[in-house]
Amino acid sequence: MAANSQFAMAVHILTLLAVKGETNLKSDTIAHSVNTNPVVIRRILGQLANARLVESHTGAAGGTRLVLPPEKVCLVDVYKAISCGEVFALPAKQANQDCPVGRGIESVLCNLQKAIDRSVAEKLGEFSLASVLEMIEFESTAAA
Amino acid sequence: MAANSQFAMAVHILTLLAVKGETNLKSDTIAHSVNTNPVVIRRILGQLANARLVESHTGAAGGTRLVLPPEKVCLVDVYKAISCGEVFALPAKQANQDCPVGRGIESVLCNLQKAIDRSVAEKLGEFSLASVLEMIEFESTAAA
DNA sequence: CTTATTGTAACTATACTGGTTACAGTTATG
DNA sequence: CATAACTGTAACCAGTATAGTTACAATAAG
Repeated sequence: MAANSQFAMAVHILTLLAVKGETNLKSDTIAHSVNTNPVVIRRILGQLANARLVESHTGAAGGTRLVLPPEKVCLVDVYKAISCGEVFALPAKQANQDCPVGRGIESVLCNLQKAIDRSVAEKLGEFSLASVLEMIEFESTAAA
Repeated sequence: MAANSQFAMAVHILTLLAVKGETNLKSDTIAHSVNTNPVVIRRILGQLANARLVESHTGAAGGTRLVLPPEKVCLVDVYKAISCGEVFALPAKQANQDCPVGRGIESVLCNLQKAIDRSVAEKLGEFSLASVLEMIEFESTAAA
């Protein structure tokens, strides 16, 4: 399958918005940078708008902009705004409840899943959109 | 899609092996506890065998057992043995290299991906198969 | 009124996962 | 030795998620 890359695209999108500042960006412009279809972009923007990270406006001269300054946008917020899957999934079928291990393993795995998710959230909490901008700066100057 | 639950199944399988100790377990027996098809189990066992976590033997009275005692089997090892995907995927298409953001974002996302993967590995490093067994014990007694 | 843009539905192509059948190779055991 | 019992693996199917695409209604600027 095409693995879920919405979080990565969301970060890309938000970075563009951060660079452009006050200007409204069109989904078409963003799509050009991400190298995909405008509708794909708008779908992601919809999720980001639900999370109040961006604001979109329809009509001519419409488009999307950040709600908050880049320093105040944390990558955890982005992660939570986007419907990413869990790090690992629990089996679709319930384990055999007649087996002691089958009976007990599910809650253990579920707790483990939550613990890992907290770990990921914690790590993402270390990064803001502003820090992403800095890292891109660094890459550019390092390459130059 | 059916999300990848191989890691969860692997932990379940290894827990069963840990409980049974020296005995060889048949894929059929394991499948009964996990509530799936023996071939699905054998596919996962194959990956665990590649990582030297388990040993399988063909033929009558064949089956699979743990190579190491449960205390020495860490969940990171299991995670690395199983082909799980990354926490989030990078876009399939390369970003537009004519755009400064598009040019710089990819390595930033790649590094972020690695940082998160390290976070997950670190958290999984806190658990051994023995600790999983203990947690199941706890669940059982708590429920009783 | 015309033009530009978002939001969203609908459809397609692709691809991964788990489930299943089938079968060759291997080993214990009578 | 013959048989029965397993593993390993290939092949195929069904279900489903993702991204890409087209189309169009709703909305707003000029």
